[in-house]
Amino acid sequence: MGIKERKEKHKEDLRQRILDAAKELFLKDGYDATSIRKIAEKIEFSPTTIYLYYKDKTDIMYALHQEGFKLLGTQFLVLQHVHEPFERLKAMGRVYMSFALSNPDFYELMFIMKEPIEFVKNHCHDEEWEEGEQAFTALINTVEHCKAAGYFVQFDTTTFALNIWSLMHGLCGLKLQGHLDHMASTKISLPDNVNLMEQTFDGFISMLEKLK
Amino acid sequence: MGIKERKEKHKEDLRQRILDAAKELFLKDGYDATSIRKIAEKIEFSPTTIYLYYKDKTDIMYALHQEGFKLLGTQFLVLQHVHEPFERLKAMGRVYMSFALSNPDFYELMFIMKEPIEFVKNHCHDEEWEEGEQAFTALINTVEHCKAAGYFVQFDTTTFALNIWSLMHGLCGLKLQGHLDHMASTKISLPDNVNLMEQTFDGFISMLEKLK
DNA sequence: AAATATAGTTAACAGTGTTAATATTAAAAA
DNA sequence: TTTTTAATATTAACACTGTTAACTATATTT
Repeated sequence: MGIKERKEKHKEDLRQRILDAAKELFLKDGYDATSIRKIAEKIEFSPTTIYLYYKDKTDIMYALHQEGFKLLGTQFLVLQHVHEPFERLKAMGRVYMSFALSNPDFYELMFIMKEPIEFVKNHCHDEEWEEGEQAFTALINTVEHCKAAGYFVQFDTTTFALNIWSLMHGLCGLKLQGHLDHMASTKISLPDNVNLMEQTFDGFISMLEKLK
Repeated sequence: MGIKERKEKHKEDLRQRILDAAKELFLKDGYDATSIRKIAEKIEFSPTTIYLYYKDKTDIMYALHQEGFKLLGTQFLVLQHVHEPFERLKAMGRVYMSFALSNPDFYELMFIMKEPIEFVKNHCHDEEWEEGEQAFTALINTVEHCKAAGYFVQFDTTTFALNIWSLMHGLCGLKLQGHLDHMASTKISLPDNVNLMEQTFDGFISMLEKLK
């Protein structure tokens, strides 16, 4: 059935074109400004056609959310070349921070907004979360390796990993939301032109070093 | 001019009634579902009347955001009675967590959403942020007292405080967004019925204890 | 060639924030 | 007291939003 296959391919193509248009709009104007009608206009189809390929807007956003995790995954690949576990942990933090700063909209969609994860809960009953879990598993493994190298030996691995993730996530969240810059501008005790995010991260690293 | 005063009072009254109605809707249905028209219906005025008392929707939400900080401030009051600095720091963390869990919508408005802080940037040029800064100052002071008691002596106070805030904020964010519960349900290595948030926080405390 | 399934469309519903023009009301001036 | 003026509130409208039902055109199968 060659014809059927070609049709399937065409259908999958259009599904991808919708996603690409959505991505472009999303990265340019953010979540709210990415309307179904604008996506439709970009791919030169009727707005309702999109509903033949995606259940609703959160479905599209969940697909983008997955793309975001794939992107983060590729950024994490360089970490494979950092063999010393604690060095790898530090590098992981920097990659995470850099990802959040370079892709703020993706970061929001992946870790801050409630819509995509609610879509998972409502429609993806067969639990195929993968991408996100992989990143956390990578963290768990690195913490485990750190423990083998004498770091954090007295702490539970999962708990410690969650602490690290919480701190990194909180730091990125405060930065993206503007709270960090606000503090930098109001707290006169701070020297000017200081990168509060870097400074906080460096402080965190020195805390971790003391926990060897 | 008794009449003028009465009019001013009436005007201030209506402004408050708008805010109360907005608050009720906001706490019941969240940000998006709190529409100008619904607020208007609740106070039995025309939707456009609201624009005579508030610039726009973000103005109303900023007012609620301030109320949230006042509420957090009152929750922090109990901390005055905890004299031992490290105990006070721990209690502060618990109060912060409890506030986030008990008032998730307020927490989102205060620390996660971008709208209110952008309203500050755009319209409140005279920097009257107060409520939020007070809470952070309280944290700074407690960290300073901890240092005087022999804790964290080798760390910069502001950097350390930002680390603590980042971790607490990240933990609350991951919890409210659903990521923490998701991890608890997928990571089978974890025992069932475990409170990941409490466990992570306890782990953090034991980390801090090691930094004495 | 007729019946059927697929793909895409138009029109509409029920909302949203927001603004301009208008009406109503109350205070101030004549 | 009547007229003018200022403040307050309203109606109507604009330009959007996500989403669905009903309809049409196309292509495949019987």
